[in-house]
Amino acid sequence: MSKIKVIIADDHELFRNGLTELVKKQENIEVIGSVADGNQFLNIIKKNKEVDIVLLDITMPNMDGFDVLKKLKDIKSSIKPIIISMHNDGNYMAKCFKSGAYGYLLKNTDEKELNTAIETVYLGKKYFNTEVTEKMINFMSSNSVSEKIISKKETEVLMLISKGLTTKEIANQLFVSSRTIETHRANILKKLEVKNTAELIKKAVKIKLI
Amino acid sequence: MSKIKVIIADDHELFRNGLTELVKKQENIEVIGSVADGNQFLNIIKKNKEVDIVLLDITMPNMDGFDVLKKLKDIKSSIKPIIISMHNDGNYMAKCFKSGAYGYLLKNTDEKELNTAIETVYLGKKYFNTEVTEKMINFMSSNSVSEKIISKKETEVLMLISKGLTTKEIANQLFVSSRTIETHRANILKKLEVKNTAELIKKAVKIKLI
DNA sequence: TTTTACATCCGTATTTATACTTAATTTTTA
DNA sequence: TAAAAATTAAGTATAAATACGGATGTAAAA
Repeated sequence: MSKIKVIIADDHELFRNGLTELVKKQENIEVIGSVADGNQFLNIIKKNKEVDIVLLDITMPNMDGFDVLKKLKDIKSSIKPIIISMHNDGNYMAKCFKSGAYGYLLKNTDEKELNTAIETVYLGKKYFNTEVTEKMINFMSSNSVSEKIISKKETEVLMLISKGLTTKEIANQLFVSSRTIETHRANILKKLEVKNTAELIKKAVKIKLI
Repeated sequence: MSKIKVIIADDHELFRNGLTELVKKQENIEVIGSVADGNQFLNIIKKNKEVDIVLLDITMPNMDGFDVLKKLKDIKSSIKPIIISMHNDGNYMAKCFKSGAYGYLLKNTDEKELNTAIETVYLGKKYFNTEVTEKMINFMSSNSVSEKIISKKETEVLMLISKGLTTKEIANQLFVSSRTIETHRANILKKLEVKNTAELIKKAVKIKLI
């Protein structure tokens, strides 16, 4: 019987190597690669076509987990991604599954669940535990998943807001009326479904608008 | 020759177990315990007095790394703490060393450095690499250490701000006056040297305060 | 033990952001 | 080409944040 071939992608070397050691203990699983970001991962799978599963961290430099998911979808890869994240957050989970993830594990999971997840996903089934399922459902019901599209000007304004400029300062810099910027701000808040600037900036960072 | 006795404290089980496996590979080091928060750690060292080093994560539930450092100092423990953190930020580093840490490693360090750090600290010397030293110096020279450390309450307020709550809402939730929250906000802005909430949230995300 | 930071609160004033509305012009896209 | 979205702008009003100033008790650190 051939082993399940796994690649680990995480920017924290210590975590990556530790995880490798843990997975090594499983007889039916084999770690064939270990990378620190999405670019390195793509390079590996270009050369090595026989990869079953990638254990994927979300927050990585250069090319993060979301980008990798998107890429895998684009090239119609058969590699099944399992997200290993520290974000216990419905938003993240929904975005991952939407982007083609087969599983979502939290970093405080245990070896047993990790192995179950790998085996489940290897068979082509999705894996998510009760906790993740709950978070997802809560998120779905409360929030519309579809992210509204922020226009070019709005993005520009958003950048300046995040730099700490006021409406007036932004207006001066962009040579338009303050009222225009006010309108932009109101539209951005509406599109991202947030109450105020504080929440806006957090969300914008989260969905990589900034 | 007796082995160096190490305890690992981190709330992410996967990381903790992985780290244990990595350290196990060293012949002169022995992992005698593995805990998920500061309380568990204190319970262990009450029973077992022969501990040399604790590999300590900062962000943990119930009792975090800072609390543990403080406690170790209080009881005049001989256990030497090495921080293993994902916060690549002078603020954190300074606070840790001030609280009695013997070393500060980033989670993207490698096995080799980890072992070097453990061995160095075991001999009673402090360990910090070039990167950490640089960050520390930059931080120190930019401003006085204490001024930039965000207190626990301030962090709590910051979290609620980032969730989109207003001053009044935060005050209600924390059962204090709005004026108190206003003061906290003003102090946070000052400490992080930002002009307004928008810039604040961006910076807070950047240095992983939220 | 003296100082320093923390957490708590208030007065007063100004600036900034948000809410709700409407609407003209331009650009993009179906 | 017609419809949709983006960009521009405004009236009116309220809510929220920020800027100064000050204060007190407590806990921790030097």
